Amino acid sequence: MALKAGSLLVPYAQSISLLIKLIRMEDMLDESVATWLESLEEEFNMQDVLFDTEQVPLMAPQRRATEPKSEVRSAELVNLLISKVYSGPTIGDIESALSLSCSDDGGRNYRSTLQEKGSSTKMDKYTLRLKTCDNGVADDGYKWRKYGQKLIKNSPNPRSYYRCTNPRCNAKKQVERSTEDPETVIVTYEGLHLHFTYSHILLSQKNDQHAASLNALKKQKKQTELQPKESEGQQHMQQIAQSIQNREQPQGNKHLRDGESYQEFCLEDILLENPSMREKNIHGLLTDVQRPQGMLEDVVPLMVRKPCSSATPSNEPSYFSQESSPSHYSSLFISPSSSQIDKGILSSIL
DNA sequence: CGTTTTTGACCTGCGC
DNA sequence: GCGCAGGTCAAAAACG
Repeated sequence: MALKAGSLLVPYAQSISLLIKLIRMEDMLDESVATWLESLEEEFNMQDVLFDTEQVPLMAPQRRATEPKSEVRSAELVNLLISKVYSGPTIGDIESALSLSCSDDGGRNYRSTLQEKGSSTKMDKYTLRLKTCDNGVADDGYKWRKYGQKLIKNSPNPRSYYRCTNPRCNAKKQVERSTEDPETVIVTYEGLHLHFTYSHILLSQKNDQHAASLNALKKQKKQTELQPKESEGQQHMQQIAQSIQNREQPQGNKHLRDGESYQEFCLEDILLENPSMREKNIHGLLTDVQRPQGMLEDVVPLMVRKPCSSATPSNEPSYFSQESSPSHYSSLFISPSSSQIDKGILSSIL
Protein backbone atom coordinates (compact mmCIF):
# COMPACT_ATOMS: atom_id res chain seq x y z
CA MET A 1 0.00 0.00 0.00
CA ALA A 2 1.56 3.20 -1.06
CA LEU A 3 1.37 6.10 1.30
CA LYS A 4 1.67 9.77 0.71
CA ALA A 5 4.59 11.24 2.52
CA GLY A 6 2.28 13.68 4.22
CA SER A 7 -0.01 11.08 5.65
CA LEU A 8 2.89 9.02 6.85
CA LEU A 9 4.39 11.98 8.59
CA VAL A 10 1.24 13.05 10.33
CA PRO A 11 2.10 10.90 13.33
CA TYR A 12 5.32 12.85 13.66
CA ALA A 13 3.35 16.02 14.05
CA GLN A 14 1.14 14.35 16.59
CA SER A 15 4.13 13.11 18.49
CA ILE A 16 5.69 16.53 18.67
CA SER A 17 2.40 17.95 19.80
CA LEU A 18 2.25 15.37 22.53
CA LEU A 19 5.84 15.98 23.35
CA ILE A 20 5.33 19.69 23.81
CA LYS A 21 2.29 19.06 25.98
CA LEU A 22 4.19 16.58 28.10
CA ILE A 23 7.13 18.85 28.47
CA ARG A 24 4.97 21.72 29.56
CA MET A 25 2.96 19.52 31.85
CA GLU A 26 6.03 18.21 33.56
CA ASP A 27 7.59 21.60 33.65
CA MET A 28 10.68 20.06 32.21
CA LEU A 29 11.22 22.53 29.52
CA ASP A 30 14.46 24.39 29.46
CA GLU A 31 14.06 28.10 29.72
CA SER A 32 15.73 28.58 26.41
CA VAL A 33 13.60 26.02 24.67
CA ALA A 34 10.46 27.44 26.15
CA THR A 35 11.44 30.82 24.89
CA TRP A 36 12.14 29.43 21.49
CA LEU A 37 8.82 27.63 21.32
CA GLU A 38 6.96 30.68 22.42
CA SER A 39 8.69 32.89 19.95
CA LEU A 40 7.97 30.34 17.29
CA GLU A 41 4.29 30.24 18.09
CA GLU A 42 4.23 33.98 18.17
CA GLU A 43 5.90 34.11 14.83
CA PHE A 44 3.38 31.70 13.38
CA ASN A 45 0.53 33.80 14.58
CA MET A 46 2.05 36.99 13.32
CA GLN A 47 2.83 35.67 9.92
CA ASP A 48 -0.47 33.90 9.68
CA VAL A 49 1.21 31.21 7.72
CA LEU A 50 -0.87 28.42 9.07
CA PHE A 51 -2.84 28.09 5.93
CA ASP A 52 0.00 28.64 3.60
CA THR A 53 0.91 25.16 2.48
CA GLU A 54 4.11 26.43 0.96
CA GLN A 55 5.25 27.12 4.46
CA VAL A 56 4.52 23.61 5.56
CA PRO A 57 6.99 21.63 3.61
CA LEU A 58 6.76 18.28 5.23
CA MET A 59 3.45 18.00 6.90
CA ALA A 60 0.40 18.56 4.88
CA PRO A 61 -2.43 16.66 6.49
CA GLN A 62 -5.64 16.82 4.64
CA ARG A 63 -7.91 19.10 6.54
CA ARG A 64 -11.29 17.68 7.21
CA ALA A 65 -14.26 19.95 6.96
CA THR A 66 -15.68 18.55 10.16
CA GLU A 67 -12.53 18.99 12.15
CA PRO A 68 -12.93 21.40 15.03
CA LYS A 69 -11.05 24.59 14.42
CA SER A 70 -8.93 24.34 17.51
CA GLU A 71 -7.82 20.88 16.50
CA VAL A 72 -6.99 22.06 13.07
CA ARG A 73 -5.07 24.92 14.41
CA SER A 74 -3.05 22.96 16.88
CA ALA A 75 -2.31 20.28 14.34
CA GLU A 76 -1.20 22.85 11.88
CA LEU A 77 0.82 24.60 14.48
CA VAL A 78 2.64 21.40 15.14
CA ASN A 79 3.10 20.84 11.47
CA LEU A 80 4.53 24.24 11.15
CA LEU A 81 6.72 23.67 14.13
CA ILE A 82 8.19 20.68 12.42
CA SER A 83 8.58 22.55 9.22
CA LYS A 84 10.45 25.23 11.08
CA VAL A 85 12.58 22.65 12.73
CA TYR A 86 13.14 20.85 9.49
CA SER A 87 15.64 22.48 7.26
CA GLY A 88 15.74 20.01 4.45
CA PRO A 89 13.89 19.82 1.20
CA THR A 90 10.25 20.70 0.91
CA ILE A 91 7.40 18.29 0.42
CA GLY A 92 7.77 18.76 -3.24
CA ASP A 93 11.37 17.77 -3.07
CA ILE A 94 10.55 14.82 -0.94
CA GLU A 95 7.69 13.66 -3.07
CA SER A 96 9.74 13.83 -6.18
CA ALA A 97 12.56 11.91 -4.66
CA LEU A 98 10.72 9.67 -2.32
CA SER A 99 8.29 6.90 -2.82
CA LEU A 100 7.09 5.48 0.42
CA SER A 101 5.64 2.12 0.97
CA CYS A 102 4.65 0.20 4.00
CA SER A 103 6.27 -2.96 2.90
CA ASP A 104 8.30 -4.19 0.08
CA ASP A 105 7.07 -2.61 -3.06
CA GLY A 106 4.57 -5.03 -4.36
CA GLY A 107 6.74 -8.01 -3.87
CA ARG A 108 6.97 -10.49 -1.13
CA ASN A 109 7.71 -9.33 2.32
CA TYR A 110 10.17 -11.85 3.50
CA ARG A 111 11.45 -9.90 6.46
CA SER A 112 8.14 -8.83 7.83
CA THR A 113 6.89 -12.35 7.55
CA LEU A 114 9.84 -13.53 9.54
CA GLN A 115 9.45 -10.76 12.04
CA GLU A 116 5.79 -11.36 12.58
CA LYS A 117 6.68 -14.95 13.20
CA GLY A 118 9.81 -14.64 15.19
CA SER A 119 10.33 -11.29 16.73
CA SER A 120 8.11 -9.24 18.91
CA THR A 121 7.58 -6.17 16.83
CA LYS A 122 7.18 -5.64 13.20
CA MET A 123 9.78 -3.28 11.90
CA ASP A 124 8.97 -0.38 9.71
CA LYS A 125 10.09 -0.54 6.16
CA TYR A 126 10.22 2.26 3.72
CA THR A 127 11.67 2.78 0.33
CA LEU A 128 13.42 5.83 -1.01
CA ARG A 129 14.45 6.73 -4.50
CA LEU A 130 17.57 8.77 -4.46
CA LYS A 131 19.62 10.44 -7.09
CA THR A 132 23.24 9.51 -6.82
CA CYS A 133 25.72 12.32 -6.53
CA ASP A 134 29.05 12.37 -8.16
CA ASN A 135 30.09 8.77 -8.06
CA GLY A 136 28.16 7.58 -5.15
CA VAL A 137 25.14 7.84 -2.95
CA ALA A 138 24.88 10.59 -0.41
CA ASP A 139 25.90 9.35 2.98
CA ASP A 140 23.14 8.99 5.53
CA GLY A 141 25.45 9.36 8.48
CA TYR A 142 25.34 5.81 9.65
CA LYS A 143 27.94 3.16 9.24
CA TRP A 144 26.73 0.19 7.28
CA ARG A 145 28.30 -3.19 6.66
CA LYS A 146 27.48 -5.03 3.52
CA TYR A 147 26.45 -8.59 4.22
CA GLY A 148 25.15 -9.76 0.93
CA GLN A 149 24.47 -9.05 -2.67
CA LYS A 150 21.96 -10.69 -4.88
CA LEU A 151 21.01 -10.60 -8.48
CA ILE A 152 17.33 -9.88 -8.73
CA LYS A 153 15.20 -11.41 -11.39
CA ASN A 154 14.31 -9.11 -14.26
CA SER A 155 16.79 -6.56 -13.02
CA PRO A 156 20.22 -6.04 -14.51
CA ASN A 157 21.43 -4.50 -11.29
CA PRO A 158 22.26 -6.50 -8.20
CA ARG A 159 20.71 -5.64 -4.86
CA SER A 160 23.08 -5.04 -1.98
CA TYR A 161 22.19 -5.77 1.61
CA TYR A 162 23.58 -3.64 4.42
CA ARG A 163 23.33 -3.88 8.15
CA CYS A 164 24.14 -1.19 10.69
CA THR A 165 27.55 -1.84 12.17
CA ASN A 166 26.32 -1.18 15.66
CA PRO A 167 25.62 -4.58 17.21
CA ARG A 168 22.81 -3.21 19.29
CA CYS A 169 21.08 -1.86 16.26
CA ASN A 170 18.95 -3.90 13.95
CA ALA A 171 18.67 -1.35 11.18
CA LYS A 172 19.16 -2.65 7.68
CA LYS A 173 19.00 -1.30 4.23
CA GLN A 174 18.89 -2.62 0.71
CA VAL A 175 20.39 -0.66 -2.11
CA GLU A 176 19.50 -1.27 -5.70
CA ARG A 177 20.14 0.80 -8.76
CA SER A 178 17.03 1.74 -10.62
CA THR A 179 16.51 0.03 -13.94
CA GLU A 180 14.79 3.08 -15.35
CA ASP A 181 17.33 5.63 -14.29
CA PRO A 182 20.88 4.45 -13.66
CA GLU A 183 21.52 7.56 -11.65
CA THR A 184 18.80 6.66 -9.24
CA VAL A 185 19.22 4.17 -6.46
CA ILE A 186 16.37 2.56 -4.61
CA VAL A 187 17.13 2.32 -0.92
CA THR A 188 14.89 0.30 1.32
CA TYR A 189 15.38 1.00 5.00
CA GLU A 190 14.25 -1.45 7.61
CA GLY A 191 14.25 -1.04 11.34
CA LEU A 192 15.31 1.85 13.50
CA HIS A 193 18.72 2.82 14.71
CA LEU A 194 18.90 2.35 18.46
CA HIS A 195 21.85 4.61 18.83
CA PHE A 196 23.25 7.81 17.54
CA THR A 197 26.46 8.27 15.71
CA TYR A 198 29.54 9.78 17.16
CA SER A 199 30.05 11.62 13.95
CA HIS A 200 26.69 13.17 14.57
CA ILE A 201 28.15 15.20 17.38
CA LEU A 202 31.58 16.02 16.18
CA LEU A 203 30.76 16.61 12.62
CA SER A 204 27.78 18.71 13.36
CA GLN A 205 30.35 21.17 14.57
CA LYS A 206 31.79 21.47 11.15
CA ASN A 207 30.51 23.88 8.66
CA ASP A 208 28.61 22.39 5.84
CA GLN A 209 29.51 24.90 3.25
CA HIS A 210 27.23 23.57 0.61
CA ALA A 211 24.12 23.62 2.72
CA ALA A 212 25.20 26.84 4.27
CA SER A 213 25.23 28.58 0.97
CA LEU A 214 21.89 27.13 0.02
CA ASN A 215 20.26 28.22 3.20
CA ALA A 216 22.17 31.40 3.73
CA LEU A 217 19.25 33.75 3.57
CA LYS A 218 16.96 31.61 5.62
CA LYS A 219 19.53 31.06 8.27
CA GLN A 220 20.54 34.62 8.55
CA LYS A 221 17.19 35.44 9.96
CA LYS A 222 16.96 32.39 12.12
CA GLN A 223 20.40 32.83 13.52
CA THR A 224 19.63 36.23 14.85
CA GLU A 225 16.49 34.87 16.45
CA LEU A 226 17.99 31.71 17.81
CA GLN A 227 21.48 32.77 18.62
CA PRO A 228 21.29 32.37 22.37
CA LYS A 229 19.75 28.89 22.26
CA GLU A 230 21.98 27.75 19.48
CA SER A 231 25.14 28.72 21.23
CA GLU A 232 23.98 27.11 24.40
CA GLY A 233 23.24 23.87 22.66
CA GLN A 234 26.49 23.98 20.84
CA GLN A 235 28.27 24.51 24.09
CA HIS A 236 26.97 21.18 25.32
CA MET A 237 27.97 19.53 22.11
CA GLN A 238 31.38 21.05 22.18
CA GLN A 239 31.76 20.06 25.78
CA ILE A 240 31.07 16.46 24.94
CA ALA A 241 33.12 16.51 21.79
CA GLN A 242 35.97 18.04 23.71
CA SER A 243 35.72 15.39 26.37
CA ILE A 244 35.93 12.70 23.76
CA GLN A 245 38.81 14.30 22.04
CA ASN A 246 40.68 14.81 25.28
CA ARG A 247 40.42 11.20 26.17
CA GLU A 248 43.14 8.80 25.42
CA GLN A 249 42.06 5.73 23.65
CA PRO A 250 42.44 2.76 25.99
CA GLN A 251 44.85 0.04 25.04
CA GLY A 252 43.20 -2.62 23.01
CA ASN A 253 39.77 -1.20 23.53
CA LYS A 254 39.26 -3.86 26.11
CA HIS A 255 36.34 -2.07 27.66
CA LEU A 256 34.41 -2.07 24.49
CA ARG A 257 31.45 -4.26 24.02
CA ASP A 258 31.45 -6.45 20.97
CA GLY A 259 31.49 -4.38 17.85
CA GLU A 260 31.19 -1.13 19.70
CA SER A 261 33.34 1.64 18.40
CA TYR A 262 35.56 3.50 20.76
CA GLN A 263 33.78 6.70 20.05
CA GLU A 264 30.37 5.30 20.90
CA PHE A 265 31.70 3.68 24.00
CA CYS A 266 33.52 6.81 25.00
CA LEU A 267 30.49 8.98 24.70
CA GLU A 268 28.38 6.74 26.87
CA ASP A 269 31.18 6.71 29.35
CA ILE A 270 31.42 10.45 29.46
CA LEU A 271 27.72 10.80 29.95
CA LEU A 272 27.84 8.34 32.77
CA GLU A 273 30.56 10.34 34.40
CA ASN A 274 28.72 13.57 33.80
CA PRO A 275 25.09 12.93 34.62
CA SER A 276 24.42 16.63 34.53
CA MET A 277 25.50 16.69 30.94
CA ARG A 278 23.13 13.90 30.09
CA GLU A 279 20.41 15.51 32.14
CA LYS A 280 20.77 18.73 30.33
CA ASN A 281 20.70 17.12 26.97
CA ILE A 282 17.73 14.95 27.67
CA HIS A 283 15.83 17.72 29.25
CA GLY A 284 16.69 19.90 26.38
CA LEU A 285 15.22 17.23 24.15
CA LEU A 286 16.81 19.00 21.33
CA THR A 287 20.18 17.44 21.27
CA ASP A 288 21.35 14.22 19.81
CA VAL A 289 22.83 12.80 22.90
CA GLN A 290 21.88 9.45 24.28
CA ARG A 291 18.53 8.78 22.96
CA PRO A 292 17.50 5.28 23.77
CA GLN A 293 15.30 5.19 20.73
CA GLY A 294 15.59 6.22 17.14
CA MET A 295 15.74 9.62 15.63
CA LEU A 296 14.21 11.56 12.87
CA GLU A 297 17.05 10.53 10.65
CA ASP A 298 15.96 6.97 11.08
CA VAL A 299 12.73 7.74 9.42
CA VAL A 300 13.80 10.44 7.04
CA PRO A 301 17.45 9.76 6.45
CA LEU A 302 19.83 12.59 6.06
CA MET A 303 20.31 11.99 2.41
CA VAL A 304 16.66 12.66 1.89
CA ARG A 305 16.58 15.71 4.03
CA LYS A 306 19.74 16.87 2.40
CA PRO A 307 20.09 14.90 -0.76
CA CYS A 308 23.31 14.97 -2.69
CA SER A 309 25.00 16.45 0.28
CA SER A 310 28.22 14.77 -0.32
CA ALA A 311 31.02 14.68 -2.61
CA THR A 312 32.52 13.80 0.74
CA PRO A 313 33.81 10.34 1.50
CA SER A 314 31.33 8.03 3.10
CA ASN A 315 33.32 8.00 6.28
CA GLU A 316 32.81 11.68 6.66
CA PRO A 317 29.13 12.30 6.68
CA SER A 318 28.34 15.92 6.32
CA TYR A 319 25.67 16.13 8.84
CA PHE A 320 23.75 19.19 9.59
CA SER A 321 24.69 22.57 8.66
CA GLN A 322 25.79 24.03 11.86
CA GLU A 323 23.67 27.01 11.38
CA SER A 324 20.53 25.41 10.15
CA SER A 325 17.54 25.94 12.28
CA PRO A 326 18.14 24.13 15.45
CA SER A 327 19.88 21.11 14.13
CA HIS A 328 19.38 19.33 17.39
CA TYR A 329 15.69 19.73 17.02
CA SER A 330 15.52 17.09 14.41
CA SER A 331 16.42 14.48 16.90
CA LEU A 332 13.15 13.82 18.54
CA PHE A 333 12.23 10.19 18.69
CA ILE A 334 9.79 9.66 15.94
CA SER A 335 8.36 6.55 14.46
CA PRO A 336 5.71 6.06 11.87
CA SER A 337 3.77 4.11 14.40
CA SER A 338 1.80 6.28 16.76
CA SER A 339 2.00 3.86 19.60
CA GLN A 340 5.72 3.69 19.22
CA ILE A 341 5.86 7.42 19.15
CA ASP A 342 4.19 7.74 22.50
CA LYS A 343 6.36 5.12 24.09
CA GLY A 344 9.43 6.57 22.55
CA ILE A 345 8.64 10.06 23.65
CA LEU A 346 7.91 8.98 27.15
CA SER A 347 11.06 6.98 27.40
CA SER A 348 13.00 9.85 26.00
CA ILE A 349 11.62 12.26 28.50
CA LEU A 350 11.48 10.13 31.59
C1' DC B 1 45.93 -6.93 12.18
C1' DG B 2 41.31 -5.44 12.41
C1' DT B 3 37.59 -4.26 9.46
C1' DT B 4 34.97 -4.48 5.33
C1' DT B 5 33.64 -6.56 1.00
C1' DT B 6 32.84 -10.43 -1.94
C1' DT B 7 30.52 -14.43 -3.13
C1' DG B 8 28.76 -19.08 -3.11
C1' DA B 9 25.97 -21.86 -0.15
C1' DC B 10 22.14 -22.20 2.55
C1' DC B 11 17.50 -21.08 4.36
C1' DT B 12 12.71 -19.78 3.95
C1' DG B 13 8.35 -18.59 1.87
C1' DC B 14 5.43 -18.82 -1.99
C1' DG B 15 3.28 -20.42 -6.24
C1' DC B 16 2.27 -24.19 -9.08
C1' DG C 1 6.56 -31.83 -3.09
C1' DC C 2 9.31 -29.19 -6.09
C1' DG C 3 11.37 -25.29 -8.02
C1' DC C 4 12.11 -20.50 -7.86
C1' DA C 5 13.31 -16.15 -5.87
C1' DG C 6 14.72 -13.28 -2.22
C1' DG C 7 17.27 -12.83 2.03
C1' DT C 8 21.06 -14.28 5.14
C1' DC C 9 25.29 -16.59 6.54
C1' DA C 10 30.03 -17.17 6.74
C1' DA C 11 34.59 -18.14 4.90
C1' DA C 12 37.91 -16.07 2.09
C1' DA C 13 39.81 -12.11 0.02
C1' DA C 14 40.77 -7.34 -0.07
C1' DC C 15 41.75 -3.18 2.08
C1' DG C 16 43.71 0.44 5.06
